[in-house]
Amino acid sequence: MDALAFFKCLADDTRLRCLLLIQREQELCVCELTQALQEIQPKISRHLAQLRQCKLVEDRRQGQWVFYRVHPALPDWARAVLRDTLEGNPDFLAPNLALLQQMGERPERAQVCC
Amino acid sequence: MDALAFFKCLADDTRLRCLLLIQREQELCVCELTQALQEIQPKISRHLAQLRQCKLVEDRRQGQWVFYRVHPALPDWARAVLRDTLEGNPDFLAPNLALLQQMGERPERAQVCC
DNA sequence: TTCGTATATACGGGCAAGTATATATATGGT
DNA sequence: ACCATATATATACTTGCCCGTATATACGAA
Repeated sequence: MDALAFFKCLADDTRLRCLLLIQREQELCVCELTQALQEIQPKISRHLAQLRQCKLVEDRRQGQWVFYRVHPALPDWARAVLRDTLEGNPDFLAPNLALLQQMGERPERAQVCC
Repeated sequence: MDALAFFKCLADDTRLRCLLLIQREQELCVCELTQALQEIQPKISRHLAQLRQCKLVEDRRQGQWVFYRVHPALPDWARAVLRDTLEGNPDFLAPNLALLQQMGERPERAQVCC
């Protein structure tokens, strides 16, 4: 995980919002992100694929849904950057969180840990 | 200073190195950065102009040189990001710092504060 | 004022990266 | 087996960004 690749991933509005939302909510599926960002599904999927390839997030399939979470092997400094950004920009995700709350019938999560 | 614009500035190798070098060394002029990165001067100037327009750095002319430093109004969260990145990637600037040390006759700095 | 050094910007080309549309794959329900 | 939903990928287009070259500006010294 080199610094440059990391920041390139953060340098796009869609990816930055997805990643910060995922960090804040622990785990989100594609349809939730699609709703929260009001973007078409292929666009969200494509950006998530990039975050996955760069090892910023990992995915887990559960039934018909694929849930994304921050990659467990993400280095501490990168986690710190995400935390700093989230805390320093409290309004950034506000519209997306509002849309997420409005969303009816969000997919049930199975317990991740045993 | 919004988060997206900030990360776009960090998403280029030249800009990332310049900014982190400036933060580490307090203040650097264009010719020092040109040497440290082994890049042509217009390239360095162009990227510094972008960092300046985004208020990530400020410049100060002293004689024939222009010194750049981290912008005093840079928000705390952004400073924290730079610090995290620098501390979490101790080898990233190594080649550039070595080239900077090799550089003979670096410009004299006047005392900044009174 | 003329020259040399340091820095900034303008211009045009090339490539990387983002977008929407269409389609493929996977899963669950009937 | 068939259909609906969720997600991923392929394709073609466009745009934004980075680059090198050339040129302009600023300052100091002679």
